Formats: sequence, C-alpha cells, structure tokens
Amino acid sequence: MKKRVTLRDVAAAAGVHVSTVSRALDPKTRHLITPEVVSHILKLSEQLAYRPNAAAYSLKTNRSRTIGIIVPDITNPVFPPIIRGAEDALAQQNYVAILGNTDGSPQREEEIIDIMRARGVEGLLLASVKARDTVVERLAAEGMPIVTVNRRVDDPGTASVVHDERDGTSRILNHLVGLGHRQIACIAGPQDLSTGRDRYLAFEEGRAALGLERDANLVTVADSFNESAGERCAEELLARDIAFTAIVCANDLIAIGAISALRRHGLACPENVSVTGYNDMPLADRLLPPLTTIRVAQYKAGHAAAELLLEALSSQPGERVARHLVLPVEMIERGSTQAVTVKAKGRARRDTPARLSPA
Amino acid sequence: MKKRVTLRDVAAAAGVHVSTVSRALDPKTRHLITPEVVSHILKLSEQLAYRPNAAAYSLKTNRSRTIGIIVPDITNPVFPPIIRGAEDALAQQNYVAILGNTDGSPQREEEIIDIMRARGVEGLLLASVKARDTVVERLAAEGMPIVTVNRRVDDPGTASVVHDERDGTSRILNHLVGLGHRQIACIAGPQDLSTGRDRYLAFEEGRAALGLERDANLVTVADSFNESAGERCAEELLARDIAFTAIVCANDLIAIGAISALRRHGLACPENVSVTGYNDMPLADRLLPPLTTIRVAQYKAGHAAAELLLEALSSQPGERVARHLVLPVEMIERGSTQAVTVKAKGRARRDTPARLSPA
DNA sequence: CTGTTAGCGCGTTCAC
DNA sequence: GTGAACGCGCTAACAG
Repeated sequence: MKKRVTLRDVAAAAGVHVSTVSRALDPKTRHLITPEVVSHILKLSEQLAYRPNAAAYSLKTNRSRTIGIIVPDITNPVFPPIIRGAEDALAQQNYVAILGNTDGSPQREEEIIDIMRARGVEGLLLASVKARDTVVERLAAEGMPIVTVNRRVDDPGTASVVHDERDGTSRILNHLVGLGHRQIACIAGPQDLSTGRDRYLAFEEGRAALGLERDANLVTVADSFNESAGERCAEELLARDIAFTAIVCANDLIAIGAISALRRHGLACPENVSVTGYNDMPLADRLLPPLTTIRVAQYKAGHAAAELLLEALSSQPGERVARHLVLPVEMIERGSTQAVTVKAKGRARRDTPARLSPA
Repeated sequence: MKKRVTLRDVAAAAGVHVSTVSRALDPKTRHLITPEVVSHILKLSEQLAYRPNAAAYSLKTNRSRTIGIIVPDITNPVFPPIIRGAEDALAQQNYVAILGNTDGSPQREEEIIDIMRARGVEGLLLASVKARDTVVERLAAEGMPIVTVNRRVDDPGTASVVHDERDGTSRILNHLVGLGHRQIACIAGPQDLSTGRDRYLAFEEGRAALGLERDANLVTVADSFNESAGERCAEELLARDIAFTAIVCANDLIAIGAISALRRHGLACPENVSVTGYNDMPLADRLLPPLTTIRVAQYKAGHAAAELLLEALSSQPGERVARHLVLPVEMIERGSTQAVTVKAKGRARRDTPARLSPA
C-alpha cells in the first residue's frame, strides 16, 4: 500500500513549515498567509494528492466528523431510505456515518452505543428508540447530541423528526368509512414504540370522532412490526369470531401478514375484508393486492434528522434546544381497500354462523 | 458531554504507569504483567468505564478497524442483506463499516473512495464494481485490500464472493422448458456488470444446450437493473412483434417492470407469458404474481466477503492470494411461471396477426 | 515484570 | 506572515 502523503511532505515540497501548510489549507486561517504562498501550497497539495489524516485531526480536535446511525434492522425496507437521506445530508458537511443494528434489543443497543462512543461519534441518529428509553435518557443527560427519527421518545428534551401519525391514521379511517365500512378492526403496533402507540391512539380518537362504537374485541396488538406478527394478530381476530369488514394495520408488513392469514381462512382482500398498511414501503404498489397505505417521507425524514443533528453539533452545548419536526403524510389509495358489498357486509367470516351486526 | 477517561486516568488510579495499563488491557501482551496487577487494572478500568480512544489507536498503529462498504444504492432491496451480513462479520472482530452509495456513477465511486481513504479504511467491500473497473484496478495496484461481493471484476487478482450465475440461469431455463416453453425471450442486465453478463452468457449457453434456436429478436438488454428498464425492454420485445411465451429477466426488479408492461398491453402473467426474476429479494413472494426466481444468499455473501477481507487484512501483503468464492443458488418456483397452454402458445400478443411459431 | 521514551499527524499557542 | 514547540491518547522499542 502506497504510504500516505502528510502535511510534512507538502511542507517539504513547498519549502515552508508544516504549520504554514496547515494554515494555508484551512479556509478559516488562510488569510494569515501571503496569497502567493497559499496558492503555491494549494497547488502542491493538490498535486501530491494530500489527504488530511482523519485520525490525527480527530485526536487533536476531538471531533471525529462521524455520527452513529442505529436502526433495528437495515433489512427492514423502512430504514434504507432513512439511512440514505441521512448519509446524503451528512456528506454535504464531510461527515460519515457508522451503522448499527439492534434487532430491537436494548442490550444490543447499549453495546452498539458503547462501540460508537469509543469511536468518538459526535452524535447519534436513532431510529430504534422505545418510547421510554433509559439508554437514551442517560446518554442525553451526559450531553450526547441525539436526534430520533421516525420514532420519538416521551422525553421532549430529545430532538426528533417524525411523521404526522394522527393525520395519517385519520385519513385511513375516513377513507374506510367513506367506503361504507363501520366494523373496522385494528392491528396496532407495539405500544412501547411511539409509532405503534400514536397510531393506535389516533385510531381510537378517529373512531370516536366518526361515531363508531368502541369494541375491544376489534383491537389486537402486535408485538412486532413484521409479517409474522401480522399473521398472528389476524388469526387472533378471526378466532374471536366477531364481525369486521376492514382491518387497519399499524404498518405495511403487518398488513401483508394479515392478508396472508385472511387468505388462509378463505377470505379475500379486498373482496371480503379491506386492509390498510402504513409507510408505503418500496414495492407496496406491486403487492397482491397493492396496498392502500400512508406514504411517509422516509428519505426526507432521514435527511432532516441529520441536518438537525449537524445543527446541534455546531451550536454550543448551552444554547441547544431540542427541536421537533413533524412531516406531513399522504394517503395512497390502492387495491387493498374497496367499498363494502352487501355480500361481504356484516359478517367477515364465511363458515361460521351469522350474527347481528350493529348499524 | 462528560469527558472521557483515558489510559492515564486508569494508570493514576492504579498507581502504575500507562504502558502497564496498556499491556494489561491487551490480551496479547497481558502475560507480561503480574496476574494480580492485571486483575486490579481490569477491575479499575471496568469501574471507570474506560474506553480506548479509537483515533489515538488508529494514529499510532495505522489501523483504523474500519472498512468501507460501497453499494450502488442502499435503497435497492438487494443490498441491505449484504450489508447486514458484512457488518455482523466485522463486528465479531471489532471492526465497523462506513457506507457509500454510488448511484452507479464511477465518478461518485471515486469520490467516495477518496473520502474513505482519508478516513483510513483498511479495506474495501465493493458491491458496486463494473466488470472492467479502472478505479478498482488502480486501487488494487496500490495494495488496498479489496473484496467484491455479488459482482466481480474481470481481473482475477481481486478477491470476490459471487453466486453461481450459470447454475441459476440454467435452472430457470430447465424449469421453463420443462413447462413446455420453447420461445423464451430474455431481458438481459447491463453487460458491463459481471452479473448481467454472466447471466446472459449462461442464458445463451443453456438455450443452445436445450436445443432452442437462437433468435436475436428474443433478446434485449436493460441498461439498468430496475423496474423502469424492465418496462422499457418488455415494451421493446412487444414492439418487435415476435412470438414468445416466457421472459427470463436478469433480476427481480426487471421482472416486475416487465410484468407491468405486459399487463398494460393486455397480457397477463403467467396466463399469457411466464416471467422469471433473479435474486429472490424480500417480498418477491408477496408480489402480484409471486415471482419464480433464483434465491441467492445475500446475507451469507456479505458475511463471507467481510471474512475474506478481514483475513486479507491480517495476512502479510506478500502472501496475499485473491480468493474467489462462488455460493450455490436455489430455484424458487412461484406463481409467475406456468405450463404453456394451447391458447397462449405460439403467439404471445393478442391483437396482432398470428405468425408461424417454430416447433 | 515494569517504567521510560519516542513518536503517529495534526492544530494551536507562542515567539520571532 | 511564518516557524518552533507542544500535546491529543495511544503503542512499541528499549531499559532496567
């Protein structure tokens, strides 16, 4: 491996002292040096392909130009756009990111944060937080700059970029009611995550506002935002033997699982049961059936979160105010929802005795 | 932010010299120190939550314990499993990765590599290489350890982990012929990428071996591995006004695009035309229709590639031999392929005059 | 076995 | 305007 050219090499070539080169190369201190010398040094360092040594810079200044991004699992299609957005924003300021996957485990999260701190990350972008997150609380107390993205923590002291869950859920409900649905089931997401909780709260709120009766039997809570949890919850709803014509799912993967489970029980989506997702993840439009869902701007969220973090890094610790961004969402109507038909209405299950349906 | 505890702090607390602490903490040199002293130091450093400063280590040893992973676009569902596999392998040796997206642009690739070198990455994991890649050639010549994953470069001097493209393509062809297809079109991938080229070569080889006639009209080449390229190529095939009952696509996204284009022209998959993908990306089983495709072990490939790279890093520059791994693939039969029906056979297009179909 | 010493490459405070 | 000197936190060579 060719050895790297250092400040010293450039200085030797230019016939000046290292510190002169250092100053000439830094736009902030460049004015201290004679213009001709500056241009000479600039040309030379270009020629020699001088690249400052990040480790030395970091050791000296205690600034690593690195931040940590922590997600539950990069393999979940929700996260890549967030990461991409964040990295694009970071790159503009010569920052890079190192990535960690927690698989939802708080211990793993702690380990990863430990590793990242050893690496001297200047801040953290967290897509993995629980609503009540002791790891984050402790870190924030120590003054580590943190921005959560997609999810947030209850403590308003931690900056966040999230989506308008209430509006999204309300649009879904209005859409379904507009199609004639009155018996609407809900597969809520994990209630220890802000997204799962906020969407569920918005569901109950919207349901009440639309004059639909509350029925605890229509609600089930998934322990995870994935397909198998969706399947399990749909099975549970079906086992309860109650009537519903639509299911509002906490995210797209849950919806996919639910549709599979329905199909196994001989129920077609949307003919027998309408199903909605949330996130509009990649390929949601190509599924069988294409998902009616809420489009959230994940790339934008990642981008904005990184910018918020960079902003916090460049401000003094004292003057930091945790900022919170709520991005607007959009409803995307596709094939997984349709108007209630007389046939499907009332009773969602096929081979069980009919029962009185309210209204 | 709480200031970090350094070796010096631990040394002061233990009443010994820094270098003693350094040695006690390193398993390799620990045997030089009296066991009681070691355990005392270990306990103390634990207590003080000592974390070695990565920048200082890196500056001193010239080893950053960081590698660069470069992909075309993390948003493409093929890459997250590769990245995840690589990161899991790296983590076992206390390495971390920084990520870069090239969007397929060689200039961007060069910029990213520049940034990564400034960061002192010890090696590179490349999922972005062209078959002929001057950037990689130059880097390899300079001695930078490189492993390509998923794709490879023509130069056998660069280590790689790829999948058995020939076997995969041959399975697809056998499957289709077994279903009675004789007029099989092909949407090949970009021919400057090893995957696109190898799959296409295997297609021609397999076609000949199966005794199918060569027809240049049945082949089209996509300029990119995505849905819109798939749509364009399918349109092109249709415009040529030739008969085919199946299309072999270079990857899943192309297949998805092709199916969309067919549908726009009133052709259903698989009823009128069978379509195959490649990669078995996440959700390929949930699409409309579910894709018959080749499953490649992306996580495993990423994992293996990272291990290969770590191995190269720990060996002496002299004794390095570029290793090449070819992982086995598996065919997954789903709904996008079916036996040729009398009705569909011969002529794939509906509202155009029929034409003689060979055999 | 342990302490001493000498940098790794850079930014920064002093002198000049 | 420029050079000299120092040290960030750590490892490694050498002493003892």
